[in-house]
Amino acid sequence: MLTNARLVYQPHDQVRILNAAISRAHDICEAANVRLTPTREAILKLLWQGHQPMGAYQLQQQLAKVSEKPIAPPTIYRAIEFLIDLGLVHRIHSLNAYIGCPFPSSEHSNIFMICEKCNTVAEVSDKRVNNLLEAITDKVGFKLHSQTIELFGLCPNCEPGDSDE
Amino acid sequence: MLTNARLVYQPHDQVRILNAAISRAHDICEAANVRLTPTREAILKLLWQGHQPMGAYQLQQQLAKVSEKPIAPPTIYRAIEFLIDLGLVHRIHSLNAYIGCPFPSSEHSNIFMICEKCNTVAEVSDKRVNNLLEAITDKVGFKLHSQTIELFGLCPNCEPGDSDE
DNA sequence: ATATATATGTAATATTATAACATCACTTAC
DNA sequence: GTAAGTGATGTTATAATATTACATATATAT
Repeated sequence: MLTNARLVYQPHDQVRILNAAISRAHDICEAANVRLTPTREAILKLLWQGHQPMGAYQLQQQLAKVSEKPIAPPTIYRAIEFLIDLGLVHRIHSLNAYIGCPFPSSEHSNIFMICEKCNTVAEVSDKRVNNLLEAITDKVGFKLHSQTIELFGLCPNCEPGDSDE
Repeated sequence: MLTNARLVYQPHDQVRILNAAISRAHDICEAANVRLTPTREAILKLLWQGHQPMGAYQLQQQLAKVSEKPIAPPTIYRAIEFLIDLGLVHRIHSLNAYIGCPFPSSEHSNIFMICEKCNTVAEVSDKRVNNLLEAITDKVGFKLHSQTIELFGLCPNCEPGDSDE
């Protein structure tokens, strides 16, 4: 089971982690022979910060604060598509929003845990889920290609009961 | 494991099934003390026919063919919301579309199998998936409330290999 | 230095969804 | 049977999300 739950739910050195992630993103792009341009990198950073999903127009607003020139929707959407194709970003369909992938380059199918209170999104990948879904779809003759699993609930920090872990 | 896969993937008496379903919908509404108005019923029928998800504006177009007066988006969306609240209809987030629920009134969390070729959507409910997701989320301290599972692939009729079952 | 491919700019518009307020239609109580 | 109250729909406008088409700019390789 692969997850970024600790990272999301516990305090950590944001800057160091982010820099490491960006550095890895550059490596991935280099390996794929594609360019991580300033706009793309800026968007990726935003989608990695705070572990909160952001919509395209929200990204646009944030970018406006940094960049001198306003960036139009097509550029945003193109950058998002680029990052998704590389596995650096995921789309959260139920929110029409996007979030940075904590473990890019690793082949995995994701389960997103979306906190209904603080909006953080943590990701977990578990082979057992895939195996089970394979078994279920096999049984009815459905050939599984890809999947979207989005879970709603309360993260440890927002769950009133106990805040252990 | 509860599924409508056979119903979706194999030929069947559309009219009879649909009438039975509508009849059950009326019962459900009566039990809940709410009204299944003509517009709501028309939309429900459309979302049960063909086992294909339809968008709100697609529904609007289809309704225009039947009804004399055109029905505006708010009415469509209100009817959809009504039907979803009753469990008669589900939203497919990844398609921004809606589909009739084959087993309303039964408490279940759904897995949707979306055919990438013919667009049919079959539904399956399996307790093992829920149990597994509960276990996984428990482990990281996430309190699971609800879920969205959307699978993409090829239905038995579109899968080139074998068309058994 | 030029040709090519890649990325972004720009304007317009498509698609999906909702807000605000008016009207209509059913239900219930008197 | 009518008025009051609730629930449903009509109407207009608009918000929010996403894409198309075409022009321009920037980087890369020859």
